[in-house]
Amino acid sequence: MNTATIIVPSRLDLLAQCSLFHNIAPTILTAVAQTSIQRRYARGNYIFHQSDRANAYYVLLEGNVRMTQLTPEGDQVIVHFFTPGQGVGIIAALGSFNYPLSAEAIDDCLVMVWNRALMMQLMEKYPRLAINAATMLAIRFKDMQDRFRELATERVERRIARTLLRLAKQVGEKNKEGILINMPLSRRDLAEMAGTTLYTVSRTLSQWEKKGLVKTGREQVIICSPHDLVTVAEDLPPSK
Amino acid sequence: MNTATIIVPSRLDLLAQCSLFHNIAPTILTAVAQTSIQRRYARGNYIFHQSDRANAYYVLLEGNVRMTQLTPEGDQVIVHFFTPGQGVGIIAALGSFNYPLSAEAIDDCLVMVWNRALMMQLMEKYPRLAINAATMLAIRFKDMQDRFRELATERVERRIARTLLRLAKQVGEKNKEGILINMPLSRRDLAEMAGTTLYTVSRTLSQWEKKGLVKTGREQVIICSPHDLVTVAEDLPPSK
DNA sequence: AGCCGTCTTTGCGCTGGCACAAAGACAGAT
DNA sequence: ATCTGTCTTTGTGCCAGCGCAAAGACGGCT
Repeated sequence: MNTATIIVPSRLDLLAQCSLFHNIAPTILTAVAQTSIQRRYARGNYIFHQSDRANAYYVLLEGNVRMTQLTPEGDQVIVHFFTPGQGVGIIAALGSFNYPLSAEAIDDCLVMVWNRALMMQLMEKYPRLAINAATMLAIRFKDMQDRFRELATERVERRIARTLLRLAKQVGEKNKEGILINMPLSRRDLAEMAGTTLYTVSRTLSQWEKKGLVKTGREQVIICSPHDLVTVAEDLPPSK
Repeated sequence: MNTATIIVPSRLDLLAQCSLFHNIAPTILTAVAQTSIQRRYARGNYIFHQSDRANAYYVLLEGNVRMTQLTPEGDQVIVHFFTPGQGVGIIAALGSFNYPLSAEAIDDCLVMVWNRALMMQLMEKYPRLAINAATMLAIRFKDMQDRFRELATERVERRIARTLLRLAKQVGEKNKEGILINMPLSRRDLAEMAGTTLYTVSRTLSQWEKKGLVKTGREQVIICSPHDLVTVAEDLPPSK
């Protein structure tokens, strides 16, 4: 597994698009990339597990990753999805604690890996890296804050709508029927993201399907009328 | 207001204790400090308001700051408290958006201020600054994640207990009666932090007071039996 | 002292959405 | 084809906690 990594030019381009490497000179980027290791994870495998010691820093090149957290009582909560170009495990690696959650590959994934201490050195040497990491964090933090407030003040239907819209933005794929959420997504997953139960999600989706807002299938949702869904998510629903 | 700042040695010590300035050489620290401006805010004043353009970076030297967010519907949520030594407004300043929330001085406060662009330059020059900022963010992020999960999965009583314990850790002051939450703290404040209503908070505190867990007053809470409160927050309550 | 505004408590009715149960649907394995 | 496990739907009961209302308590101000 710990094979040396050959960086082909196309891959460098890919790296340059990652938020972590914004505004990094190509020569530096090459140097940084060469200190990394590449790894593949097959669908369903874990990149790391909750409460593992956080000593690596990942950048996702291909595939999608789902972050889940298990509560002491055994409830699972889905905290985040990562799409290519994003940094995984930054938080724990920076704070140098154990991973507070697990990272699961929901597709076949390709990641670049840096040792924690090494990444620290790199950041000391190339401040831009540290600034970019902080910026990515800042954005995710704001996102989390919004979700928190949402959970505290909005009712379930609206939260589910927002969750769907957020997912659509992240992994939505337009086709003739509408926007397909392009990943296996069970009712339970949705429930855990929106902070409710799978029962309520199921009922809500059924209702929406009757109204033509969405089409649902096994582990699949297609948003047929994004506009109406936004209405549910934002405004007072237009009565009726 | 924009008067040049004289850094007296004792203040430098204070700065060195801030998370942002961990592991920064004293000479650099002095240089960095000299680029800042100091400002005072009287109790009740705002350091910045939600949706102001984020162009400054604050470090809190004295006093406490409360971060609140107003939802479109007008509900207020309290997101965070800052105590001396912490950086305020980092997130927005890094992400370069508008402040997503308001920062209110709940005591008389003394802060150091850097212009956003200036702080960026400093971070480029002294990577440790950027790393520290990222680390602080990472810690706060984790905290927020925990609160999110808590809100999604725990019942109200437990959330209130945790909120109190968190506050106790931040601004708790031991005295003969127990741990005093050393800041004006209304039922409504608590409710907004725990994600519930002031009614429920009031009832819950009354119950606890009957059991001798806490003593409450107008805008004041004293935790008499921290141990029992932890029990409420963590375990299944010991029946009865 | 008296007034006023805010904070707090408590009662009461109501409902959103949770919990459990049971049945159907679909996918993958053998 | 059949079995098995997971995913989904839907019905039903029920209660935690919200929302309103009304009254008391406290602090600050003039």
